[in-house]
Parts: sequence; structure tokens; C-alpha cells
Amino acid sequence: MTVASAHGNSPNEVFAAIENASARRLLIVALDEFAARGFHATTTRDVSTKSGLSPAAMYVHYPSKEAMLFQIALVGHSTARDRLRAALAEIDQTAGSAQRLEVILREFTFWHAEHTTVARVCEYELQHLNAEHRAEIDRIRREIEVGVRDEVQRGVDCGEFSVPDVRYATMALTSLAIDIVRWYTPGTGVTPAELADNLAVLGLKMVTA
Amino acid sequence: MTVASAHGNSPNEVFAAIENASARRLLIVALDEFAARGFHATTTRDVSTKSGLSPAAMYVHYPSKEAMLFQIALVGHSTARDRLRAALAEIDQTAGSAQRLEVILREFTFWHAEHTTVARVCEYELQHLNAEHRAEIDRIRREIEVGVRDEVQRGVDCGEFSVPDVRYATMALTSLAIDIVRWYTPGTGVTPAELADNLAVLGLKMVTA
DNA sequence: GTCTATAGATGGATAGAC
DNA sequence: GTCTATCCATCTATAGAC
Repeated sequence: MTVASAHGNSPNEVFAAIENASARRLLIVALDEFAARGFHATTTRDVSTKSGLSPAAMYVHYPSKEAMLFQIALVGHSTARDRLRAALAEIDQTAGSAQRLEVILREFTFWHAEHTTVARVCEYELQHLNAEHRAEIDRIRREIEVGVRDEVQRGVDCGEFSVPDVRYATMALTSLAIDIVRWYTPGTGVTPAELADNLAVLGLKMVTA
Repeated sequence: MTVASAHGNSPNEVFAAIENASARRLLIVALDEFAARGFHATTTRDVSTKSGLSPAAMYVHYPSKEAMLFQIALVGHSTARDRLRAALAEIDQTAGSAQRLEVILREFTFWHAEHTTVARVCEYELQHLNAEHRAEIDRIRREIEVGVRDEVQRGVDCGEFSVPDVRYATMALTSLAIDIVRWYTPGTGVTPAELADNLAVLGLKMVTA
């Protein structure tokens, strides 16, 4: 199963678990606005009216604007983490470090391109969460980061990889995927699969002994 | 001359050309707030009072909040571009592609770490500029990107480098430096020089044949 | 060039009817 | 669960004195 065929099409898929139609529509509109304009520049009025509802309707489904951001961040991060885990679980257990890291890089890059708006909010808008919500998201982020770092370390230990410093190398590898959300616009020629192919090759070469 | 010794210390140095003390102080406070909270979450009242002035005083020096952002972005981008050019001009003209690209990577990475707040605003807050200002900044950004891409292309042409695609490789190289501003906090152990060393090595390895 | 005072607009959130 | 109406805080920017 290739990465490209494993996933459906963006936010509707990511937020499919939200059963109430209005709640889901509100969240998807909020997501688009947060990604395009930023959390603070987005008004609750805008989110509500673009969802076909009155300004007050939002508060039936979410207690505040920040709560919507948290919901987006929580689903986004959880989904990304789960997919990384699933991808690793699917590989032949005798696979070498290079093969395992390539799967991680490909999956992580593809996610950031395919789900650009979710990923953009997850990478850039976390500062607007309150302290508790921020801490909860940070826990998931650490899980992801540790997962990547462990693979790099394993590769270094067995001699497949060679880097000046495992921590900086891990940072560099994740940067390749994360920075996509700063410039990438879907539907303008570049496909997520193309990006994943290119960046996985480059990232792997960066750490290979 | 090493990169580290070539530069003084952050925003005061970058905005040294602004002679009026209040105007300079306002801009530096605005920079810190924009970098920490984002453009929209920053209030003009906050910028003024943290500069030791009344809310109205700002408008004597800048016509609007957006004008401050533009000033920061213009000085930031111009300075970064000029330093890249100066660094390249300083190298031995017989230097190979690897050596030239290493200087670019080192300089670009060091800039993003040493001047994190300026760089963060330059990378993340441009969406809040008006159309004309945005276009002016984008022109400078293209100059920088083309400069990096040309070096990668030259290295590929002469056989020193080998990449699946020059455009994606250029993106990846710049991402290494740019993504620093998302997580880097000065004074917490990691030095800009250390970062520049590590990322220049990793970036070079990524494209070397 | 700096101040106090305030205009004028907007936005997050709530009240209460249906 | 959705609406209309509105409160109240906040924010950008301006007016006018010193």
C-alpha cells in the first residue's frame, strides 16, 4: 500500500469522527480561516456565518474560539502520530534503519502536504492555546519527535547512519516536512506524493553513512 | 573572518540605521511582540507603553501598525540578502560549489538563529502586510531564493552535486534554516554558531554527489 | 514630539425567544 | 439547536492642548 492511496481527501476526512454536522462544518471553516489568516485575525462571526449559521450558534457547539483551536490541534496531532505508528507497524520487522526512516519521512512529509491546512494550524497556531491545552498538545508532539529521534539513533548505533549530532539531525529531518506548510498550496502543480518522494530521498541522504 | 565574529548583537544592531531613539525603540518593541504573539495579537497600546510612551505617540513615528511590520520586514530581508551577497563576495573566486554553498548555508542558518525574532517575523507574519508592501518584500525573497538555487544548479552542472530535483533541493536547504525560528530560543544552551555548523554539514551532505 | 481624551469600529460572548 | 438582539471590553486611530 503506497502512502498516496492510503489516505482520503483532507479536512472532511480528518474530522469525520465529529458526528454533528454543524459542529463539523464550524470546525472545518475555523480550520480554513485559522490556516489562512491566523487564530487572532479570525473572527467567530466569520466562522459562524461562513458555516451558514448565526454568530451565536457557534457557542452551542464550542465554549470558545480557543476550544475550536484545541479541538483542531488535538485531532491533527493525534491523527499524525497514529499514522506514523501504523506505518511503522506495517513494515517488515527485519527492515533496516534506512528503510524504516524512509517510511517515516515519506509519511510525515505526505501528511504535511496532503493535510496542509490542518498541519499549518498544528505547527503555527499553538501559541494561542491556553496553558493546559498547550501542555496536552506538547505531550503528543514529544511522542512524535522521540519516535523520529529513536530511529535516527538506532541507525547511528548500527552504523547505517552517520551524523554530527542526533538531536540536530532529527530537527533537520522534521524541518524538511514541517516547513512545507509555510509555502505549499495544493492544486498548483506540485503533488503531495511528489514532495514526499523528493524530501524522503534528500532526508535519507542527509543522514546515511 | 568567521560568521560568528562578523555580527554584533541582535535587533539593536539590525535597526541601528533608525536614528530617532523613540522610533527605534518602538520598532524593537513591536518586533518582540510580533515575534512572541503575532501581528494581530499585538496591540499598538502595548507597543507604545512598553516603549515608555503614550498610546498616541506611536503615530508620530509610524502611520499604522502595518507600517511597522513593513519596516521590520524590509530591514530584515534587505539585511539578510546583503549579508549573503557579502559572504559570497568574500570567498576565493576559484572556490568550488561545495565551498560556496557551505558559506551560504552557514550564513543563512546563523542569521535565522542569531536574529531569531527578526527572522521569525520575516518568515511568519508577511500575510499581514498590504498587497503593495507584500509585493516589495516578495521581490527581495525571490532574490535570495534564486541566489541559493543558482548555486545548487551550478554544483549539479559541474558534477559536484546530485539531487533528484534542483527546485525541491533548494526548498529543502532553505527549510533547514528557516524552520529554526519556529523552535529556537536564544540563551538556552544552543548557540547560533553550533546550529550553523551542524546544519551546514547536513545540508551539504544532502546535495553532494 | 509627547501628552490626555476620545471617537469610531469591531469582536467575544451572553440573554432569552422560538 | 438556532435565531435576534445586545452587552461590554478592546483596539486602531485621531483631535487638540502643551
